[in-house]
Amino acid sequence: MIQSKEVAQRLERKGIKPTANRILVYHALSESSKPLSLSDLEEVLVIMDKSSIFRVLTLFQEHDAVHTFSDGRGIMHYELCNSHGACNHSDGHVHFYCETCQRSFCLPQTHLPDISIPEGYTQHSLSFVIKGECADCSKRHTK
Amino acid sequence: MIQSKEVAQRLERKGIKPTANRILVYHALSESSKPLSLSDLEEVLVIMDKSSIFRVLTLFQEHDAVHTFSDGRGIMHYELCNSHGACNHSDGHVHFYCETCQRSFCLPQTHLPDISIPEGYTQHSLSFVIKGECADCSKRHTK
DNA sequence: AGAAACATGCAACCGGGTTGCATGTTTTTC
DNA sequence: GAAAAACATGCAACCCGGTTGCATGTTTCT
Repeated sequence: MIQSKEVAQRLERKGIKPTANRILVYHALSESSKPLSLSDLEEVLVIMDKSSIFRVLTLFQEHDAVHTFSDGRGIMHYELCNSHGACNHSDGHVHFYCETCQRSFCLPQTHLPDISIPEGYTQHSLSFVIKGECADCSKRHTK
Repeated sequence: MIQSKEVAQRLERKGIKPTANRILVYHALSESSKPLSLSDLEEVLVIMDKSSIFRVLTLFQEHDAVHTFSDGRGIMHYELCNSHGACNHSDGHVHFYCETCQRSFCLPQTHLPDISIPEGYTQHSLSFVIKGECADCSKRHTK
């Protein structure tokens, strides 16, 4: 359980003025074990308006405080950058989207290989998503 | 320029009854050098209703005639499976999404590495998308 | 030919994402 | 320390990709 003061400091370190809303959003993300979508956050932060959450997330992105990826259905998920140092906008790990329970996970034990892109192209970020069925769901219906 | 007859045969080989609309959609996809979104297809196939295109695409997917991936903004793109044999739902290549011109490309010269997913997880498909700027756009504004 | 099954178009809906605008709050400036 | 400027927020409305229900048109089956 992280303190608001600590959150505020982290935000400031990223060049983000720590307002109440921003602390709430950051906190919600840090409490979650998995990446959250906008509507996930709406559920958790009932007091906040959707557009405010959205704007906070956008701001966080611009300041490299979160990275995003789109799950199998094209819904964006947000995840705090790096507890672990440098953040290359995807933190170098693969994401997993469960088509059965519609949840997204990180697969931190995986590692992204370097893909060499063709001459002239510039890489900003990358997202590697595996779609399938998570362990829980697989287990559930083989029972 | 592929003949309708040939298209019809390919569809039949996939177990799809070749109706006029289906031939049109297949044809449009095969003429395009890059993966197309639903709205791309709407532009090309003005006579067809959006929902009809959508249903054809869904059918194609079910019959492994196309594979899909979601670009950086969460918009689905459709691409014919395999001129080249087996189709593992992503054809094993990486996609590139240009954040400047909003177009999506295949990077056929790349290859997807095998990622080992954790115990208990089942993999259905995977999508690897690199976001950045394509050669054309990079060139354009360094000029 | 008539029934059943399938394909299509139209209109309407859903939901994630996004914006304009008015208000509220903070920061700056003198 | 009050007025002005800059920024943050909430509300409502919108956009658009995707999706569905329903009525009609077309095939296929018997």
